[in-house]
Amino acid sequence: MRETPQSPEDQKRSLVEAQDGFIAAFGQMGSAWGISRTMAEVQALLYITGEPLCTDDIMERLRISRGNASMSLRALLDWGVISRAHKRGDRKEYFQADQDVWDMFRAILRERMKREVDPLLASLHEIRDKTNTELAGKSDAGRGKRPRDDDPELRQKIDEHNARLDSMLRFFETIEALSQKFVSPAGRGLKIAATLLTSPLMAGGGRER
Amino acid sequence: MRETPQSPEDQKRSLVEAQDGFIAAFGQMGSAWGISRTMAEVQALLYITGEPLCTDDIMERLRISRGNASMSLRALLDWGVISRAHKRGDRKEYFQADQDVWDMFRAILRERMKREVDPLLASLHEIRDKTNTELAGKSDAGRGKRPRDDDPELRQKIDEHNARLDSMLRFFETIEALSQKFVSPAGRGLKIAATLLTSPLMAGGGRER
DNA sequence: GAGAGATTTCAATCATTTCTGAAATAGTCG
DNA sequence: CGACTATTTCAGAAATGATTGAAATCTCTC
Repeated sequence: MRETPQSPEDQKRSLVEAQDGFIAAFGQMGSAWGISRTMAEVQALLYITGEPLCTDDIMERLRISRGNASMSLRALLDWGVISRAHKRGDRKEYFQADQDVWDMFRAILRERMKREVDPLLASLHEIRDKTNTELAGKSDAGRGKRPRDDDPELRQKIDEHNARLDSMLRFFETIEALSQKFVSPAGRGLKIAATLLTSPLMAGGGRER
Repeated sequence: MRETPQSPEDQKRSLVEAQDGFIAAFGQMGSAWGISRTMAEVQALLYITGEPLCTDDIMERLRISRGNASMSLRALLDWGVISRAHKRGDRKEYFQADQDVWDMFRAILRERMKREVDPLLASLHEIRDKTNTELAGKSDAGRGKRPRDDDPELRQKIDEHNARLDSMLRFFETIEALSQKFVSPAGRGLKIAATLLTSPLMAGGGRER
């Protein structure tokens, strides 16, 4: 691997290339996770440059329209992963990304739980309540006083259905509780837990093949 | 809440309704996570009915085309969350979902890591290598023998860039390692870890507000 | 409070993903 | 084999989601 001295111009170009690569990779990833590509790219750009940029900077660098830039920035603000900034003597608004990667993903986790898992959990509970009240009392206390079960086979199907629903419910409740642990307190939670879990101390828990 | 005795017909109807609700909720969720709605619905249907269904059952119940059903089933097989089954004296293929919720999500986690995080990690490494070789040696050993740095400001930008890239890299490597832990050994991993983490023993680690 | 940006909104357009249906292929049985 | 059934494929249709651009709205400043 030879030393290849570079002129500042070359260095500059390489830096921009690296940034573009990062932005592209991040955008790719984002779109696989149900986030619009552009939104992910804006986030990536703000993160990797590290400095506050205004709408026009972003439009230019990412070649997107003003409307698109505005909406993406708004969405990122809602997610809590970027913040506003101002430069004195400049009427424009600038935006900067949270520079702590763990904070950033904690925010994302929190929002996604709130937007996707919580509603699912609500639906599951609702469904469970309905089938529970209307269909069965599981192996409930008031047993024996249920109106004559004229179809034991149906009864069993219903019980099994409820059991499956319950498994799913318990799963998501655990996930919910876990993510609370990671997300809630000031900053540590997630990073510490992750580091602990992957540390040598845990090595006995999950030996790879 | 009054006891409302129901005829078997009503019970049957309620069961089907509950199944439909579950399927809808699951499909919704799926589509928010970059999985096609139909694919998630097929999985939900197979899970909640618990019994092996053939392509025609699925087409009818979900009102989708044969082609769509075929492709979704194929994808689910690839993901490893459903399996084939056969009924004697019947030439059709039947499909059934893994009935263990934790196994199911372990499979999903494994696939998603493989398909989305691994490539991202590869890109990040590639980008890092490039900027590293071409641009800087960080605060590397061979300091002082670098060709005269004619632009210290640029030099600093590049170093910061590399630092940010490294943070991101370390983050995803930790996530990768974590998910390995959860995913790799036979069955325990994830469930145990989750249960441990949410157990009272951990209560000190993440007090909620 | 009028003028000059800056920002947001939104109907129309464009792009991407998903779905269909029919044709092609594979598989089974006598 | 040949008839028949089940399954896969894939080009186009339909649905969904993202993006644009220009008009409307907001926010300063003087």
